Amino acid sequence: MERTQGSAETGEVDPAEAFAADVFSRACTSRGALEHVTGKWSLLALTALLDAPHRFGELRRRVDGVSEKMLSQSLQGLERDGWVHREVRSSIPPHVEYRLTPAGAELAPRLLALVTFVEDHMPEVHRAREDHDSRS
Amino acid sequence: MERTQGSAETGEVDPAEAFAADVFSRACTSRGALEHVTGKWSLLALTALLDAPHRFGELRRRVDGVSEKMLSQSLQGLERDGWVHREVRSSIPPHVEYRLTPAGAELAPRLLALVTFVEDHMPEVHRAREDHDSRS
DNA sequence: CAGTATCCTAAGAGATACTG
DNA sequence: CAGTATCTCTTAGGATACTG
Repeated sequence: MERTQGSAETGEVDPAEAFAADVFSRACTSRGALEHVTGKWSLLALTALLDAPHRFGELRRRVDGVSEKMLSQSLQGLERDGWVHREVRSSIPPHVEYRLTPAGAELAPRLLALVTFVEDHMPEVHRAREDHDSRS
Repeated sequence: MERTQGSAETGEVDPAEAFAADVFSRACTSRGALEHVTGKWSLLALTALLDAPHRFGELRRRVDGVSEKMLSQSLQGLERDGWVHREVRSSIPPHVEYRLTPAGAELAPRLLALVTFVEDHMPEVHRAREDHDSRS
């Protein structure tokens, strides 16, 4: 376990494995990063930040159903991976603003596109489900 | 709980809620469909099917680290939502092929683009993490 | 080969209460 | 306001064994 990738024996990277070597490899770090980004709440938080920076409470209200714990956890993960910037204004009451980093600003539109795509295809999805369930 | 969305009291859908009514709404079915698609193993299975149809065992080997149970479960979900088609050739030994449906063929490239984007940004992600962890 | 069935552990996730 | 802490419950997920 914990092998990096490719053929460790030869020290060479088989060109044919170049594709498979990344996300498809269990040890690849990009798989973890991808999961952080595509996580249930992270994905919604990122798209929610697309139009403008938002405060914690705003995000909490906007991402309907998220608990404080999960939102906090997701935002911390996104901040750690460099997709979101957290800015604290020390004041009373405290004011914390979350905004997309340049990298996050590139990522979020892709996520939104994905969201939109799935939304647009929901009629098909529902038809497929009914069709599938009726056969079972 | 289980309220549909918008303002159930008036029976009208506030235009201002039109945006929030979708994925950001807890009850929206697109949120569930989105999660199915962006799930850890589902996402990898879909992109693995992008080049050509594959058999169960091929997918299992290709998506490194997935268990039979999880792959089976993910494929069933994708089939139910109409992204993947499952074709059984009754023979001995059995031969089952998974291929993208037309809808799946539209979806998968978007997922691949997301995967590629994250892969390409891994150096930035790693730098962000080190930077973040050193401050803590 | 292509799964299902079973068992078990770890992680996800909600609710509530509390703090700087 | 913006979280953290804690507790509990559910689901995800892995391992192994078995079947059409």
